[in-house]
Amino acid sequence: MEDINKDLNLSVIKAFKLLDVYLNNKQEWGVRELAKKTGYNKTTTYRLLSTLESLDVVQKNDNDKYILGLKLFELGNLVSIHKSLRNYSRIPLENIAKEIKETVHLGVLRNDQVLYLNKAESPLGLKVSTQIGSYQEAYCTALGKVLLAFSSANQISNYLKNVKLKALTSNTITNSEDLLIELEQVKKKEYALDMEELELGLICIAIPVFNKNKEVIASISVSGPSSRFKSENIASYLSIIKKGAFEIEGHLSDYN
Amino acid sequence: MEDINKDLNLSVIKAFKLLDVYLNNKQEWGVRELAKKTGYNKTTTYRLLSTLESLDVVQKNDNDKYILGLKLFELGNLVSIHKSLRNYSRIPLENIAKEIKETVHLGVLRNDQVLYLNKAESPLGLKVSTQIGSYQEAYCTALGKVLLAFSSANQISNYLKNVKLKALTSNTITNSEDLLIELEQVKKKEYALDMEELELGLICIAIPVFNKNKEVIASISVSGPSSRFKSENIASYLSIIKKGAFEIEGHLSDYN
DNA sequence: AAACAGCGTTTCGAATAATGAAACGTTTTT
DNA sequence: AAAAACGTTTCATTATTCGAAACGCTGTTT
Repeated sequence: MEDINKDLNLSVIKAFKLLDVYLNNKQEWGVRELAKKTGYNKTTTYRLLSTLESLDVVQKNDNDKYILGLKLFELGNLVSIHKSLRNYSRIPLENIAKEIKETVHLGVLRNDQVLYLNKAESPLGLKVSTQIGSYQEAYCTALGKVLLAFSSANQISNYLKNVKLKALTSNTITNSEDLLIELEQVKKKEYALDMEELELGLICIAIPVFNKNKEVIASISVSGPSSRFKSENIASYLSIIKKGAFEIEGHLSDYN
Repeated sequence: MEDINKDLNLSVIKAFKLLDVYLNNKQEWGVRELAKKTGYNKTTTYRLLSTLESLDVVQKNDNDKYILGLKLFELGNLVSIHKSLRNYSRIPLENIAKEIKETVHLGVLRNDQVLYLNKAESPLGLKVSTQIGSYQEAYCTALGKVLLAFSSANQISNYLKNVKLKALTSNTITNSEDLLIELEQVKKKEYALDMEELELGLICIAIPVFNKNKEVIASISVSGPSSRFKSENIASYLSIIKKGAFEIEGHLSDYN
């Protein structure tokens, strides 16, 4: 299709393209439906699904639709990259969430986007809720701005070259120069704010998590409704998050 | 190879058999190493790995060995079966762990084994630690005995027919009749004990989690070293675990 | 009641993609 | 300096994937 150099296993690629469809927030699919979505032949789709079903990668639900299966859950839990980061962050994130009463996230940069590795949700009814393993644009999130700010100058300029700074709200930074200045500020102050740049009414604060070599390996954020975020709280929020980050950093240096 | 009736995508099957190798607690593999382990040709293995790498399903680490990739993490987090069970159990499990100071697990029965869906670890240094998404034999664990006990008579007799009751310690139940009697006891008392039947020095207590139709959909256990488990604590442990189970049951009935 | 439209599934010859022995270029071990 | 082990590439042979058409079923429309 689009691969030029190597000869890869086309069926395997097709199988995973099928699974990729599930990333777009629909949980159950019929054969013909998936065939139409992927452009594959109905028979091919059926055979791929049957194969995946025999492997427990997908399974049929009560409506005879195909849903993702437990094999993926099993394998997903084995993914070792960032596994320690996820493990060691759980308790600190929850302590932060409990203290601040807002949703807390831990994320890393991946493919120029923020990948959410872990979270602890606010105990309150009105709260931010995200899907672990999902992605978000970096330029309009506090997490993303921290992770970008501490990237190499090369990576940053590449990012700025490739990214489309779409305005998601009236506050979104849509200008490369402005974003670069913002990133320099973030790096100097060691924290980032997202003042309703991703979504109206949504405010975030994020700080970096360092490894023992003083490289930024992740970022922690606190997100909540603008109605609850007062500017006089920011300093105390920051010190609480930093305490959590410090705990995580301690655990990580034990190992690596 | 071993499939008779349907014609499935052999390459896809091979790809996942490769990934299955990672379930046996080794995180990084070379091409020839994986080829030997699976019995596939070196070239085939290489091409499958290249394909999977192009899809982010595996990736090379610093030693040029192949490790599981973030695509699996991403897809694994989308698996919807038991997703709500995992979400709603997190806080209750942690409350139990905090109160009892022992590791708490939530598991379901799958392929005649216990699948660990979630956990909250003991705050103490000496503690039980398990891999989420991994499996354990049912007949010698408290979780497993609860889940078996509340299965249908048919399922139980099938289980007893197929399982090999290997003695893992001197306390392991290795006799089908004994196990059946034990399961009846468990069902009557609505809790199960594992008195060092899986591992010497390891004791567990487990209770069922019911859905609104009074079917058992999961089980919660508390596990710790025998040195800390006194018989006079069991009653209080049970009431604490039951409180947690009740919370989970409440959340589940909100949805279903 | 009969015809229709939708679904997942099966069939089978034609077309294609996966296969593996051998060779290659590096790196590591002897 | 030689040998062994690694990942990788090549290419003719072979096995497998492919898809149009047909099937059986269910639910809806005429």
